[in-house]
Order: sequence, then structure tokens, then C-alpha cells
Amino acid sequence: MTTIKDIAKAAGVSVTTVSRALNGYSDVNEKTRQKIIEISKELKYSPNTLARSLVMNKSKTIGLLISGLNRGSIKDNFTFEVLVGLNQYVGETDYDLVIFSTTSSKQREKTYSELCRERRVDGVIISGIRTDDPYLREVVDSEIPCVLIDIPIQSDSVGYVTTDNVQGVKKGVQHLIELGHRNIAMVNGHEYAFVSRQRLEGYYQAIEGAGIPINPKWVTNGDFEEKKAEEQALELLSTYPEISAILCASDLMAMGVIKAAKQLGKKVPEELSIVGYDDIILAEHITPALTTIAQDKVQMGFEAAKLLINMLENDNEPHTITLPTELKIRETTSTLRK
Amino acid sequence: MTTIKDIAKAAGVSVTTVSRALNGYSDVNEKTRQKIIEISKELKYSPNTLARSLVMNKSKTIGLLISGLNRGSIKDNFTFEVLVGLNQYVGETDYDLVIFSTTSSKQREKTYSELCRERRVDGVIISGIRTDDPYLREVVDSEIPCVLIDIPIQSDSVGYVTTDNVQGVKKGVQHLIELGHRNIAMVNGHEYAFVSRQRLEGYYQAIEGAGIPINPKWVTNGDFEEKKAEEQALELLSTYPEISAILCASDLMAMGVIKAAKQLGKKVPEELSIVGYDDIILAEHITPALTTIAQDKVQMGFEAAKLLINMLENDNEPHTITLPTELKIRETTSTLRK
DNA sequence: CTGAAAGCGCTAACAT
DNA sequence: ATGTTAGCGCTTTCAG
Repeated sequence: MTTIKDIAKAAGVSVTTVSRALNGYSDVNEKTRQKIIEISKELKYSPNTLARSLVMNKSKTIGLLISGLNRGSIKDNFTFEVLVGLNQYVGETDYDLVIFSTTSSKQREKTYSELCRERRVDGVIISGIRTDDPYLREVVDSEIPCVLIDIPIQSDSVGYVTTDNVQGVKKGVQHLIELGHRNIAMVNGHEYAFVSRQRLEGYYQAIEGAGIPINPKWVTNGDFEEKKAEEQALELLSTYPEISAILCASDLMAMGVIKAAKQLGKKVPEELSIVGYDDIILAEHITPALTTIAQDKVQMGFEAAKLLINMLENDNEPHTITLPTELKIRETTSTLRK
Repeated sequence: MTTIKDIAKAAGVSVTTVSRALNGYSDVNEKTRQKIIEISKELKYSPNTLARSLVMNKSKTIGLLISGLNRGSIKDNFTFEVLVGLNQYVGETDYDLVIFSTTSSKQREKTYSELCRERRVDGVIISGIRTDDPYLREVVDSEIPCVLIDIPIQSDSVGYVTTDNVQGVKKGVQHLIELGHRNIAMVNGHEYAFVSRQRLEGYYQAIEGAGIPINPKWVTNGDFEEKKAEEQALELLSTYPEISAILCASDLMAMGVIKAAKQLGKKVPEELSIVGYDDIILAEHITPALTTIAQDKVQMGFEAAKLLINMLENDNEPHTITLPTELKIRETTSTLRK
């Protein structure tokens, strides 16, 4: 494996000059540079980024702490789309992404900062972490630049990108209200997700905004799981048959709710309108196609990478980005049938 | 940032001893070791893997060369599932995955080996590459251990994991034949994919095995694209209305074919039976649910990682794994209607 | 414009 | 059982 030493020898110069020539410094004779470049090509030289990182104390590497890289996250490919966005932006830079595997048994034997420091990543992107995850506290305390996805925390070294969850749900609920619904329930995620709190807030705002009294019993948690949501909906709809519409905090849960409706012999959307959240691939392909609040997951990844690299290179002030959502009206919502 | 030097100073020993103590060497007094470990905790020491990699000449890092990390690959989440499998296995080891972003404009300015050597990866996993990709030749020539997904090439340093594509398609076609079909067309991928060649072979074997004459005109390429497959099917079905069944080399293409059938007013499966390949998430959720040849993509990723790390650590001989497929009979195939 | 020398943090002979 | 020394490949003062 060729090193700058080899090149120096071949060119009859010092390693210093080789280093400077290859890195485009100005204070090197253009002829010398050309010669060095030529020789380095002949010798098929590639710089050793490890050595460079060691001395420069930065690795041009971004760590990925992503919980959704497991079998359970395949159906809703939120994680993948974020990854695509990250990759898209990072691909245009000289950074690389390293995946910290946190699925394993050994996962919690290393603290967050150990993980980062060992690999000497310049920054980190975190997605799919719960608010009660011990790593989260560490992130805030740590000096390492970090961008969170869907967790609105910020400091000098941490920023975030998220979508406007309050507005999102509001749009969904208002759509139902416009269709004449007043008995609107909600199947939310769980209390350890920031987005769930925000989506609940959106629900309240929309309901109250329409002068409809809030019934806390009509709000339940489905843990973002299809099965759990199905069970919750089953109970909800049996106990309160007057419910005519349900807003779900994820499309997967909406699919569970559709199953519940089917079991109870309630036709969707004639007897029960359903709104999902996310706009996963499945949403438009199931029957009936799911009305949902779409968020651009690829964009989220893209912006997260952009934000982090900006923080790394320039240190711009506002480290936060909130993306809009879009209501996609499809076939699971219709006017209230008396 | 604490280094072993700091620890050495604090413990009153040499850096060598610290290094040995921390790395579990036997030739160090147990008391000294305990003291060193304690101090290293107090000082919140994390080893610098960069420095270690540099001197050991291995990085405990696996490079990922994956073409399907872009918007176009979201619908069929083949890539993601492979990634999940990779992550699952790698997570149990002390390796990390680094994603080489090849989506970018700068992508082809670096050769394969430059990419690998710069980051000093110990091995590489490649997926989604075409047979005419210049990287492929480099892989074979290169010394760097590599596992290919779905490309049956092997040497001392390269292995592969794939599924039994011949058998897979054979099962699909035989299923159609058992249903009474004889006029069976095929929408294949493209000539730059090994799997396409193999799947075509499976088609031939099954057709000939049943004593049905082969009609080359009934085999067409859809480039693994939904839209392209739709167009091809449209032409095929218009020109040869006697075709009663189509085997597709991917589920996405099968969805295109379904659209084509719809346009021509052909009912699926009553008037046209369709078999897909892959068993993507969508397959069982669309209406009618797609009969397809399933491959376990997560498993593929898992085995690929396992294989590579085995090659890295032990150098076992046979570097190849072929996984089985499974025919999933759903709603797009039925007995031939006269 | 170029070179000598130091050092990034770590491991690995080779003593002792 | 422990320390000394050298060196991995690179960048970066500091001199010249």
C-alpha cells in the first residue's frame, strides 16, 4: 500500500511537500506538484483517512443512531426513507455515514458518548429514540454536534428536524369536521414520543376550535403498533358506538383500526371514517386507500444531514427545521351518514 | 479527551502496561489491571479506534456499496430489508458498517479500491450493482474481501449470497401449469442482472419440462420497473390475446402488469393469472393480493454479513450461500378459464 | 518554495 | 510483570 513516503522517495522531495502538493496548498511549485500528482497516480496512491483523521482530530464521519433498523420497522419504512434522504445529502459531501448498531445484546454496555468517541465521529444523527431513552440525556450533555429527528431539543451542539405535528393532525381533524363528523376519537402513539404529545395537542386544538366538547375517553394509545391499535379501536368502538371517525397517529395503526372496523361489521368509510399519519407506501395501495397526513421522510433525512454538516462546518445559529405536512384525501373518509 | 498516556501517568505505569491491561492480556498483574481499569473509568476513557486501526492495520469496519439507497428504491424495499439483516448480524460483532454513498455526482471519480482503501475497510458488501458496472471487475481483481448479493462470482477474496432463482421461477411457472395454463408469458428484468438470466432459465426449464413449446416472443424485459412492465404487458397482451398467465421477475413489475390488464379490461385472475417475485410488503396488501415467489431479504443481508465476517476472521473455504425461495399463493392466480 | 522534526493515540517487539 | 523504543501514515509548526 503506497504512502506519501513512497511518493516522496520517488519524487525526490520530502513528505511535507507531498502532503502539501496533494492537499492543494498554494506554497508549492506547480511543477513539483504536477510531478507528485503524476507519481501518486502511477503508484496508485490513496490517502489513509485513518492517519489523517488521527492527526487532524476529525474523521469526516457521521454516526447514525437509528433504532428502526430491525424487522419490526420494515412495514412502515420510515427509517429507510430517512436514510435515503441522509444518504442523498451526505453523498454530495466528503463525509461518510457509519451505522451504530444498537439492536444488539451488547447495545447498552456502551454509553452514547463512548460510542461516538471511540469512532471519533464528527457528528451524530439520531432517529427513532424514545424520550425516556437514557441516551437522550447524554446527547444533550455531550459536546458532540447532533441532530435529532422528531425530538425538539436544542442547544449549542444539538439541533433537530421535525414536521409540524400540531398542524398536521389539525388538518386531519378539520377535514373530518368538515365532513360533518363530531364524534371523533383518536388513537395516539405513546407518551414517550414527542410527536404523540404534539399530535394530541393538534387534536385538542381542532376539536375545541370547532366548539366540540372534548371527551378524554375517546383518546387512547396504540403504541404505534398495528395490533395494539386494532385492540384499542375494538374496545373504543364497542364501548362508544357513536364514534363516527378516528384519527390515528400512524398509518400502521390506521390499518389496525380498519381491521377492527371490519370485525365489528362497520363499513369504512360509510360507517367509520379513518385518517392515518405518515403516508407510508402501503397507505395508497390498500383498499380502501387510506386518507392520511403525509410527511416527507426523505426530506427530513436530507435536511437533517444538511443541518448537521452546516453545524460542523459553519456553526450557524438556528439549529432547527420544521417541515410542513400535507393532507392526502383518499378513500377512508366520507361525509357523516346519519 | 483522555488517552492511555493520561491513565499511565495517573496510575504510575507505562502506556504499554495500560494498553495491555485494557486489552485483557494475561501478562499483567491483576492488581495493576484493576487499578488501571478503575482509573480509566474515572477519567472516562474511550479508546481511539482511529489510532488503533492505524497501527493494527484493520479498522473493524465494513463498507457498504449499495445502489438502492435512493428514492426509486423505496417502493420495493429490498435494499432496506437487506440492510436490516446486515445490521442484525453486524450488531452482534465489534464491526461497524459504513455506507459508501455512490448516489452522488462525485460517485464515479473514485474507483472502487480507492473508496475502500481510503476508509481502510476490512471488507465490503455489495448489493444492487449491475453486471456491467465497472466496479464489479475491480472487486474481483481487488484483494479486499467482499461479499456480493445476487451476483454469483467467487474467488479467494470474494463470495456471494443469493437465492435459488432458477428453482424460484420454476415453482411459479409450475404452479401456473398445474392451474391449467399453457400460454404463459414472462416479464423479466434486464440483461445486466444475473438474477434475470437465472430466472429466465427457470422459466425455460419449467415450460419445457411440461412439454410446452417455447415461444421467445412471449419473453420480454421490463427493466424491473413498474411502468416499463406495464407497457410491455400492454403490448404483449394486445398482440397475443391467447396469453393466459404472466410470470414477472419482480413484484413491482407484476403491479405494472396488473395495471395493464385493467386497462385491457382483463380480469385478474379470472382472465389473466399473474405471479410476481420478491414478496415485497405491498404484495399481500394490494387487491387482489399478489401470488409471488418470496425471498427472505433480511436473511440475505444477515447471511452476507456473517459470511464476510467469517472470511475476515477465519477464512473458511466455501464463500457462497444460496437461500431457498417460497411460493406464496394468493389471489392473482386461478385455474384457466376456457 | 522546501525540509526537518514533532506528534496525533495506539500497539508490539524487545529488553529487563 | 513491566518499561523502552519504534513506528503506523499523516499534518503541521518552524527554519531555512
